[in-house]
Amino acid sequence: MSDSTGSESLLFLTDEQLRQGIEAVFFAYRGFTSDPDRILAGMAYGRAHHRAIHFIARAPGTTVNNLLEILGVTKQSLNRVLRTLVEDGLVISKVGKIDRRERNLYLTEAGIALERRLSDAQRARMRAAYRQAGPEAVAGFRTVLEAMMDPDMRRKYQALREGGA
Amino acid sequence: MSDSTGSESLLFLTDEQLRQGIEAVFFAYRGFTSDPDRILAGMAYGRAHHRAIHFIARAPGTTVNNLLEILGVTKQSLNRVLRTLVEDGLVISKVGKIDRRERNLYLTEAGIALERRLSDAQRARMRAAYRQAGPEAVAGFRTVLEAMMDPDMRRKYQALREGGA
DNA sequence: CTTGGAATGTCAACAAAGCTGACTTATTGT
DNA sequence: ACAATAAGTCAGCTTTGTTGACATTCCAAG
Repeated sequence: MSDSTGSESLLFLTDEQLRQGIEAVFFAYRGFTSDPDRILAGMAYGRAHHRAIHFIARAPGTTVNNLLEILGVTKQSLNRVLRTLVEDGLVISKVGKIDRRERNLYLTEAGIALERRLSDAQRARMRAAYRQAGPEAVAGFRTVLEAMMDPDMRRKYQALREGGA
Repeated sequence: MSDSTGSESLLFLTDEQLRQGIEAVFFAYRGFTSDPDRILAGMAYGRAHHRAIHFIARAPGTTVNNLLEILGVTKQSLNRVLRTLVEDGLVISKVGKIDRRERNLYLTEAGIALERRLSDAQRARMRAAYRQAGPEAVAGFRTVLEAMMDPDMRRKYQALREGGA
């Protein structure tokens, strides 16, 4: 499809370029998750726990339902993760003040400590990549990533930006 | 850490900026995999099958070992996926001519057809994102992604670029 | 030409993390 | 009073990853 070296320089929309982009995402995502995965291996936790911890840290007091939407998993799946985190004293869930059906989630001191370990590792990689690539590349990076998201996800992503700024 | 609004504009290396980048990768990856996932749901296949099919299509005749390194899973895990694909007539594995211990993997007509369906869906999303973001953003996107990879992965990624160009 | 090591394949058992469906409990709002 | 919502739970299943053990095939070096 396309690719006739038209008057405008649309060479970056070539199937080959798109394939390379797809593969770049794949390989980069491997690196992206590898540091936290390494830390969590050995502890009884995995990537699912990391995600929960990350977003609770990001939006303290978030509800279970909200977390569910952000993570895009079933409540049964999230509940299993959340239960172990609460049992292990990394997360506390408080009954909502306005609506007592809701549970507001917070990290404990121990939870914050683990979050920092994981986050430090992941940010170190991102920082190195950002520094190496430079601010303009980073801006482009962010632009394309946002354009790749589903509209729903983009909304949630932007909501986090506003809340956690 | 950091973040003192130093003489150089290093604001893009702020922890907050890095966090946003991390979340952008997370949400974008969700979109990235959602289209193929939707296609494969219902067929007896999943993301693992997609990955195998993608890289066999990308480098026809690749060996099992090579695929193993690219995908970063155990041979047992890959073998299970590969076996079903061979049984279902999407992949053929030929005994190597130079080294007859090796198996060279190829897609059949049916395999190529499925690959195209999956690839079309994924590329459509990437194309839309690329077009929306523009060529300069795309260049930055690629630069940062490459910088995020582990060196080993970057080598494999670049090898694919050369081979499949 | 034998033998060690490499590449591949396979069996079994298990774990992480997702899913569906059915159901309870507590609370809220109509 | 009652329907709807938020959360939690039980049971069972699937996909995809993991170890460990072992067989087969084959290349290459002694």
